[in-house]
Amino acid sequence: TWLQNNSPGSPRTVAGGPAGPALPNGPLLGTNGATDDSKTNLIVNYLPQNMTQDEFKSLFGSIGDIESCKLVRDKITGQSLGYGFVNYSDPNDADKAINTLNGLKLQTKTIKVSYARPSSASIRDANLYVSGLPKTMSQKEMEQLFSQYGRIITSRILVDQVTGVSRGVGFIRFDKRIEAEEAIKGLNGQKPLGAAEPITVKFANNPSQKTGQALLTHLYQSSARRYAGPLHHQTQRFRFSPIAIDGMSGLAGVGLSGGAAGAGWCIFVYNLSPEADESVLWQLFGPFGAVTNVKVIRDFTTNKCKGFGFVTMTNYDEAAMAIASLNGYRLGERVLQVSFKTSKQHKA
DNA sequence: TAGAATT
Repeated sequence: TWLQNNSPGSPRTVAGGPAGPALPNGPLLGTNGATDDSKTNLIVNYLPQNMTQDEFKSLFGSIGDIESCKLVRDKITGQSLGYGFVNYSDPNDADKAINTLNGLKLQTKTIKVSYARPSSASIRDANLYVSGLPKTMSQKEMEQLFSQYGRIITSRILVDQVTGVSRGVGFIRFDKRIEAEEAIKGLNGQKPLGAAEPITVKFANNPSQKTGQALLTHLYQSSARRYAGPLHHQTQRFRFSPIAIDGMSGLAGVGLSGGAAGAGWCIFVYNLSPEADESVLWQLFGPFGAVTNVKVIRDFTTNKCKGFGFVTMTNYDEAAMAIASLNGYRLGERVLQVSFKTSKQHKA
């Protein structure tokens, strides 16, 4: 069921045609004799949102032996970011993958398979958002306007879904961030030849940077399916401080802590990935209220997360809301178990 | 005035 029609407004490949060859901008061999992966490592763009790592691997593994592959996902929500990397053992298989899979239509997407550029800071944050374009300007014309500032990796003009007419906004991704910076300096506020209005050129927002509000909305929707009533009814019911409840036997041995992290409710978070770090916990729990401390438990030798961590929150109701919302939450391919910390821990 | 392009 992957095969379907292309959608209008799909990005057109530039800079050397579809999946153009990588520029020889890296050494062929490292000083230690390590193999050059510029001819085996591919980047795959415009993957369907619901494609999994396994499906991704299966698709590209059908070409040849894969050294490694990775579907890139949002660190917090685990959602696919729509692109991934495949490193083949044999450069010939990488070439074959480009020739046979680039342009493949999967659901509403047309995937792009091309050589990955060597990863470096200089190629990050090189995407520009352009608005105020003349409706008559084509993608090619937009590229011509911007190409004087550097090598364009991809470009796109957004069009009305119904009429197909340009909406006057688009994106330009340069090879290098400095090229994008120069393009802003040279073109922001300028009128293209013959245009009536000046265009606006600025760095594009990063679509993967979800706000706490967006995360909350996402969590509310997922937890609302698992709980009978609206969550805010619970929220208003309890509002007592940890100090006031201290000593109450009803909740003895549960959650409440008063250590170096300060008084608060200690929450146990289980089934984190080995790559999890403190920022993940901050971003997961921060939207629910006052968080005073987070800790990822790591293996002493590997420094990888051992699969669990702790979060301390100041207010009971906010902690309870976080637990109700995040327990059972799917983070990537894992389902979190979240509860107040108890004296006898993680037996399940 | 908004796309999932660097692990």
